[in-house]
Amino acid sequence: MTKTPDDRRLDLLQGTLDMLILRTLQWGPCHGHGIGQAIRAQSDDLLRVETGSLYPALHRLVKRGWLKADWGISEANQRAKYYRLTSAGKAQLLRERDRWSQLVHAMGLIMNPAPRKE
Amino acid sequence: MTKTPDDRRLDLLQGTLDMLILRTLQWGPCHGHGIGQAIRAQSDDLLRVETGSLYPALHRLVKRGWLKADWGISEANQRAKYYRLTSAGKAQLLRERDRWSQLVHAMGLIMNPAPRKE
DNA sequence: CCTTAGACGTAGATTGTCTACTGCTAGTTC
DNA sequence: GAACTAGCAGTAGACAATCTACGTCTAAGG
Repeated sequence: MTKTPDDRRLDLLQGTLDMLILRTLQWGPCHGHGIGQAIRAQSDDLLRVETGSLYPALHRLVKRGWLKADWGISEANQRAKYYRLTSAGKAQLLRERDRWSQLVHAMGLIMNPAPRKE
Repeated sequence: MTKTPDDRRLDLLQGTLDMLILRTLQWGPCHGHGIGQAIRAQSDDLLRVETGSLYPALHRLVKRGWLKADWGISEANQRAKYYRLTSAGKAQLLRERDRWSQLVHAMGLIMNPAPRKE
């Protein structure tokens, strides 16, 4: 049985999923299921995106124009909806990436303040 | 007038405020207003906590036992509720700090994947 | 007296994620 | 051919944290 240990798993912070999806699609077009797996694999199994978060997020991103979707056939010979970045999506990814690093920086200032020079 | 430019300002990610508050109180007891100012100052004005987020968060933290509050008098001679970390709060801060760095790490794996060794 | 700043607070909207389902198809195994 | 598993898409509803936009009271300074 060896039930997968959920201990290591991290919940996402609200607002980061869109960036992860956009980033994943930078590797190339992919269907929803594959995106979820890619995020999990790339993150060393730390990040798992539930389908109940993933699909609404994908629809959201399409609606905002960051992604385009087309039906196709997956490697496993199943019907699948392939998503790809639009140019607006690429721009959005840059913004989100920037915001994320700013946020990490700002957090760092508080969590690990620079030692006062004497 | 020189309206404060809000451009640089970052919205918080949901789930990080508690950590910021706990961390700020590691410097010593402080009242709500002061905590908000400290976060803003320490973060180089990047992070601003609105009072509508701050006070509910403080009450939440007290309810969960991470903080204790006592009324006192501020430096400006105003009545003020001073918060301080409980030992449970200190433990919680460690957990949140750990979770945060894990999350940053996991995000990094996706946003900046390690170059495949040849 | 009036204004500004310090201090505490609530109400309601919004947003995004989670849990927990459903449904359908292809391939494998018995 | 029946049953099962894995791949793939999706929705409904709960929930939690933040935001905007208010309101109230007090002290200090002009």
